[in-house]
Amino acid sequence: MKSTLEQALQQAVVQVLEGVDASTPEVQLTRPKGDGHGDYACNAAMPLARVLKKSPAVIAQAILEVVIWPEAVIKAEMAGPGFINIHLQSASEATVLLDVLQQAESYGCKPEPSGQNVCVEFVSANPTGPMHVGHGRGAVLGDSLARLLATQGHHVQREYYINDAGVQIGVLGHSVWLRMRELQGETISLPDGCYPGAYIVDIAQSMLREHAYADLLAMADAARLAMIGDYAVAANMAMIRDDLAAMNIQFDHFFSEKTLHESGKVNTLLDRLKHEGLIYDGTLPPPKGKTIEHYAPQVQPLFRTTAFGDDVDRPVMKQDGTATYFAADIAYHYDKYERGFHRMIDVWGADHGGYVTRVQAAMKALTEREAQPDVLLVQMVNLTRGGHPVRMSKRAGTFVTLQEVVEEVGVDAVRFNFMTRRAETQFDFDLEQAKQQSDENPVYYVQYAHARIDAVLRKAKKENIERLDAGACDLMLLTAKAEQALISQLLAYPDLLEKAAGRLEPYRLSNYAMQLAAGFHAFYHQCRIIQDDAALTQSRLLLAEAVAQVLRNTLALLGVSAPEKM
RNA sequence: GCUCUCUUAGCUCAGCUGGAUAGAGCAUCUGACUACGAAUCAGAAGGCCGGGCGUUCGACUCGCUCAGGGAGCACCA
Repeated sequence: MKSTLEQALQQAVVQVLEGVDASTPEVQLTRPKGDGHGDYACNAAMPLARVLKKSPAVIAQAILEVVIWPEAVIKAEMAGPGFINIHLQSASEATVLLDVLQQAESYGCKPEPSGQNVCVEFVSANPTGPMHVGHGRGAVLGDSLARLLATQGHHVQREYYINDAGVQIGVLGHSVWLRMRELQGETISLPDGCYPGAYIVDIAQSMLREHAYADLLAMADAARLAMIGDYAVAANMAMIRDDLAAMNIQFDHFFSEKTLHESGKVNTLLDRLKHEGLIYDGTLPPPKGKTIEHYAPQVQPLFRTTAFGDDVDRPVMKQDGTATYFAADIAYHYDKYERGFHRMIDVWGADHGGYVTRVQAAMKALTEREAQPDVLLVQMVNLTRGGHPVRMSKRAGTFVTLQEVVEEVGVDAVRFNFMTRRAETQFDFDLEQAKQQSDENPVYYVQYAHARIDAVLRKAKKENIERLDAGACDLMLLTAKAEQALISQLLAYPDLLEKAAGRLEPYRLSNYAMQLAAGFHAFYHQCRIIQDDAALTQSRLLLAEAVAQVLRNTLALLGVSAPEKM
């Protein structure tokens, strides 16, 4: 219906523009928000005002005079500064109910594959300890985004980049080794920079169970450190995977940074870049405005990222000749590209904000500007309890892990709440509020709507109301304002998915879910579903079923359950 | 000091990539369960969209600028 209307208007616009030397803008219809503005609104006259040098109102009238409407249009009028409002026969839109019920969980999804391979990288928390709430927010965002992109027919791969190389892994191994010695009766003091958490002791204990202490003592320091480091990484990753699984999050691929170094991919890439003149030996200027102790100018291999939009060139090798994290990250992104993912999305914490331009610049350089990652920066989560900030100190051990939060407030509440806000806004997450099953918690509002529908359907069954086939229901009966509003919301769902996916904004789903739930609650109070008029009962049951289906679809994308009872 | 990001009702946030009278929830007041689940609904009140300038038919939305909150800023990740 929407596209037929657009075609009709498009033709009219072409006629109005006849003889004028201007490109015809594409007509787009929107759903007006206010009541009384009809089912669709068109603002085509507005942008034409400039080219035609006439007021939008005059142009809108001109369009209305020549347009040939399809039959379903009962009224079309100019309104406001130059909108064209289109009113449709009420039943013509209600056929969406049949679509919803027929397509069920795939309603709103693109049936055809897009041919696009998208790699969504998210979480990627360092394997040096448990995840915190900030990681959780990125995890939820990345997961819902991946689900959302899949609805658009894209082939989506979820990846977790494991930073299992570099100094922090050495520190991790060292921390575990110190705890092992402590467990063997030595008195140790944990140096600054070592990981103090209790989980390190757990890893040390489990390592001691599996390996003879004397054997470890006999090993060369470097070999022992590497071995313990590997063990600790594996242990932490197992813990992280469990936490993610508890939040209904699965990955297709865990990509190890270490393998990039070992396979020589990093060095190969650096050689190539040297050949292409993108890497040169240079000296970085001291950072402005920030005083650094022991600053000494160093000659290092630098990537010419300034040629691709960065502020300064970036080092790819350290003084000791080993690759920087940046070098590995370029190699990782290029590896994605070579694996066929020409579209990449990275979900990062806000503390990596300064890193975005250089990775994008590097990828532009490597792919002749074809591919560069879209980076979503997730802002911090401020954890509070009853309005008071929860002190987060790794050193004091008052660190709150993601697992603790999930256990306390539940997966559904955590996931839904995290998705109610845009990624780039800071998030105050209150544990008490999230836990409360109250008005303040939107997740229950939505779930309640679903459970309520189910209760009505159960009652219909219990009263032995024989259901007609969907096609046999008289959709013309759904004329109440609340019914029309619901139909309109269901109709908007496919557009919502497309827009949310296109803009990488899965939080829109939670917004939609709340609105749809509100629409249903209003309908429920305004219109009695099971009642004397048998035909009306049939139609309303159909409507309720369709709403429940779309609520389920939306919640599924959010990774939240849709309970039948609460 | 520089870069990025945010600022909308008392509080927490939406505002559909420039459109009609800026919307929800909470909190505050009024009402609605002897028929489907009151974890709900209906209504009232609440606003210089941080300030200023600009772009144009039209700005919460785009640009510049100032203020305030946050994150980051060599050889770590």
